Amino acid sequence: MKILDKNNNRILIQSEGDFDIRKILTCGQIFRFREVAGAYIVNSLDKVATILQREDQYAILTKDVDYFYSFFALDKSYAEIPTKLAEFKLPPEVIEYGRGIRHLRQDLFEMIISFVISANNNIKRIQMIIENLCTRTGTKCNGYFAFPTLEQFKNTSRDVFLSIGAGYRGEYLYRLSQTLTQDFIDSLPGLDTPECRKKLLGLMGVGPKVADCILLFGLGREVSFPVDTWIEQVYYDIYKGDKKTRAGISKYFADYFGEYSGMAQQYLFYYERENKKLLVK
DNA sequence: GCCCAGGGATGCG
DNA sequence: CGCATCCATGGG
Repeated sequence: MKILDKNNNRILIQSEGDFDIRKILTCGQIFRFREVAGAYIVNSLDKVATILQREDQYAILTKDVDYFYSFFALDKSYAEIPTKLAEFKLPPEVIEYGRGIRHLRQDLFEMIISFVISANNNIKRIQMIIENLCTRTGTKCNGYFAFPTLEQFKNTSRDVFLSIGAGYRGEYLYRLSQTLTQDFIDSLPGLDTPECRKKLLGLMGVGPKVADCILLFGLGREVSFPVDTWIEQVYYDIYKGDKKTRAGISKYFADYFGEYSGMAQQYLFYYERENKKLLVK
């Protein structure tokens, strides 16, 4: 990946197979995006970017160039990831299918809330619930609603949480809003991964899988390996593993993939989910 | 009507 | 610790 140009309202990049916007956005790490006439519109906190593609070049249009430069991790090369994953004997079709995926650097608070909503839910509905949350509690911007700030989140009444279509997760969100603090959130990046995970598990609505997603997507801890129903299928179908608990499966993969756990998990998740989706259609 | 979705809280042994 | 049960909601 190469940065061709960067000014006050645009970043122009050459992907060189190292940046595939469709895969980056649909691989399950982010919920606030939409496709409009071949372009992608991405929201993070109160910010927005429009991504246009022309062959191997992408234009990222935004007023917050520095924010989205970091958001898309444009300082980092993912060029060696497919090679590394091949060394870990990831199936070739999985590697080709996911080539161009990269992990976004998303806001920690937004990730905590988003993945509490994600539990035992499907991506389409998660997107709808988060959109409802933004509309009901976030600041109105030009053409969209911002993700709520922590203060707005904490000032939200219980009946609002119960009326955004979140089901029983509405109560989790309310109880979480009563206890979550900025100091707590600020304390997380400085902790090592096991300590950090332990603290996350103390939050209402955060169990092992959600904690691992927050570690991965909100804190950049690439050693974590979230296990959901899709990854469980991967473990039994592709890896022919013997029966294990989800914690056991996570440890099995994390011990094997090490620092490449996050990327391996993302490729496997994306492959499994997309291909099941195709089968159903 | 049943099953599933990026599972977690709670209670019980 | 592991395990069972319950939990809203919408789509296939």
